[in-house]
Amino acid sequence: MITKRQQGLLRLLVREYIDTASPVGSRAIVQKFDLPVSSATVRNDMVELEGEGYITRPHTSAGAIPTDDGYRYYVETTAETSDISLDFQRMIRHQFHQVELELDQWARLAATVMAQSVHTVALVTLPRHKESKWHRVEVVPFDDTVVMVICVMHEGQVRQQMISLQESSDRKRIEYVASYLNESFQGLTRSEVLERGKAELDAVSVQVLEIALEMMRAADIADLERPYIYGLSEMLKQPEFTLTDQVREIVETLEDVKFLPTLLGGHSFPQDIRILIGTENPFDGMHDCALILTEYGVTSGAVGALGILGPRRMDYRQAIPIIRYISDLLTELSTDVASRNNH
Amino acid sequence: MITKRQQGLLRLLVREYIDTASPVGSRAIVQKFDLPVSSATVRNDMVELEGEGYITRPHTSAGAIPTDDGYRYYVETTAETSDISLDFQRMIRHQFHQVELELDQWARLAATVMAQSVHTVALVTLPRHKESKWHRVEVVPFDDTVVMVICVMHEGQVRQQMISLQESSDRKRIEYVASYLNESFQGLTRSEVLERGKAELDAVSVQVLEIALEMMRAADIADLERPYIYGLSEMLKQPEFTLTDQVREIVETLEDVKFLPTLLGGHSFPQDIRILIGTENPFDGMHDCALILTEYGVTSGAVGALGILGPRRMDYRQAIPIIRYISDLLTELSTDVASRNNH
DNA sequence: GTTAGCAGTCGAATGGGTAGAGTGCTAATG
DNA sequence: CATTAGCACTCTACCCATTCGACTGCTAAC
Repeated sequence: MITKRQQGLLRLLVREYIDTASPVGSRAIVQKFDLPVSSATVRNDMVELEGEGYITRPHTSAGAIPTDDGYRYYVETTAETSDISLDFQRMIRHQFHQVELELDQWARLAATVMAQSVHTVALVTLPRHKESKWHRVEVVPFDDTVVMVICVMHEGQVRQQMISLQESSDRKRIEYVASYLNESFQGLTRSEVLERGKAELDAVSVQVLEIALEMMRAADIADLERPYIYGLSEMLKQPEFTLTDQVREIVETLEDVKFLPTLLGGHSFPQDIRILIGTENPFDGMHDCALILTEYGVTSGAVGALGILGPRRMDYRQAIPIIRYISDLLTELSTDVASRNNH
Repeated sequence: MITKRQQGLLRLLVREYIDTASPVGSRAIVQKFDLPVSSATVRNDMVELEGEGYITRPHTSAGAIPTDDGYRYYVETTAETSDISLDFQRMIRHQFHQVELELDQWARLAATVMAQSVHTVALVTLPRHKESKWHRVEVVPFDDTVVMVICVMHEGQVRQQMISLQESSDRKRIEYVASYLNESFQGLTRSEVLERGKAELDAVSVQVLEIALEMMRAADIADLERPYIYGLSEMLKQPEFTLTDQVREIVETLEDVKFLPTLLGGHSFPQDIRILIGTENPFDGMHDCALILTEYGVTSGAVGALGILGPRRMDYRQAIPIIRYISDLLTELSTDVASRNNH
């Protein structure tokens, strides 16, 4: 157990290291913060903090740097309760009202705002629905056997795929298949369609239906594979990233299509913010990074993800309230539109 | 004018530098390639080549490295006529036949194949049509004033956007507007629709029509802003990229939404390969890079872009035939589907 | 035109020496 | 007993000089 004073010291220490990016010595911290104790006392406390695993030293006669546990303590006691200024909030909100009523643009804007204000990589995925509803399937014929199936979900997502029909059909029949499927299934979720069964359908309809169902399923996860990623150049400004190997591994992980699905899959953390510091990140290449994740748009049914990826030494006191604010803002904006449905 | 022997020497020199990434000395090159002349002769020739601007030296007593002009000479005399092995061609083709009949997947595969075989960044955009044809507009109402307009082009592109109607309309009227517009304009290009005029339309129809036309226009350029980019981590393996500033500028340029549109806009180079070496690239951050650009799918009407971005010292003899092969392959694959239209 | 030979140049690598920041310990203090 | 002053010790970062080696550039001979 560490004393109250040691806790305060730990917080100061992490903060100072975040500011300066170099190991923090006992004398330096006393001077900088006008502590009412001597550097010797601080040294003693630091021994204690090191014993408890909150800080470590790059070498015997150097200052302290926080461990993952140290950062975590800092995040939980200081950063999570911090907030950004009202002016900043207004500025962000203003930017969002400037652009068109389009999720696409909001997502891009969210990414740039986060990346630029925290100097990190920002990730934004478009909202996807847990259970999209069938709105319309369009079948565009190319010839008797090849058609493009376009599936429009009620929530506005669109998926398209080219398929070869097992059985050749003329344009008329194709049109009939599409309108028949639309009449039968409009407004239903994927599971409802499955329930309804497909006993009475002919071969072509079954094939189109299966593609459509697959697309409905895919629509609920696929966007994760291609999030808006912005700010790599911002992050490379940080002093810790001079070692190219490290950078390469980070980029490699970001390029991995399984990256976000792994982090978000299974887990659901509505309204919550998840923070992965250092080795808490399941991807090895990111053990020197911290990742802040959250979701948005929960109340409107569609869920998108936000992420901030930076050095472990990132400015949590800025990053956490910003991601929270952006998440709330995007939720609000998308709910604004969705809620008009009900009146 | 440089002699035949000097030309051969230049080619060897560039090749050796591409292999080793370090300045090439006169003795080294004689030994490595068993030249029938002495190193002194090579030295004399090198003085000549330096005078003509093909090579330069990092410092007085160092070996030679190619200038942009040197690389260009190499590219034009050696690399452009080189080819990849039949086995390699077969392997690539096999991979493309493995994945589904979907452009999306082909584009991603093309990017990974290029990035991994040349250790560079690869860029792939989906094909866009010079003049898309109207297929169908869907209007999904959210309430009396907010609707989502989904525009499906005949070529299979899909664009969507949320708009607020200036005049409130019930669901029935909206449906009528959509079906009326579809009947009037199906199959027409944007310019044909404009010709047809909109005199007889009501306010809501005009608004939807304008959005649809805007989307048709946007569909012809927008994909350029979000190409598949893959292989940054591959490129970072190259020894020249230890300087982080340089890397940062490259990443910054890649993240610029204007990057590809600037390079491709205006210019059209059907069937051709454009190579930008060093300062030939209009973006300052890429003066230490080489960029190979080409288009694909020209014969089918839709045009996509391919790019390979690597260090100036990239393996042109591999990169050029690969990008050419992939371009041909994608053209062939997309034409395969499109040509069935005609029979 | 080509070559051997050699002096001269420059960068990279090496090693010692030092300054400075910071610790860890001990003994004194309230 | 927690706190402090004092001091010896440790370790890195930095500077500087030296060396080593690769390569050029020149000259004179072939």
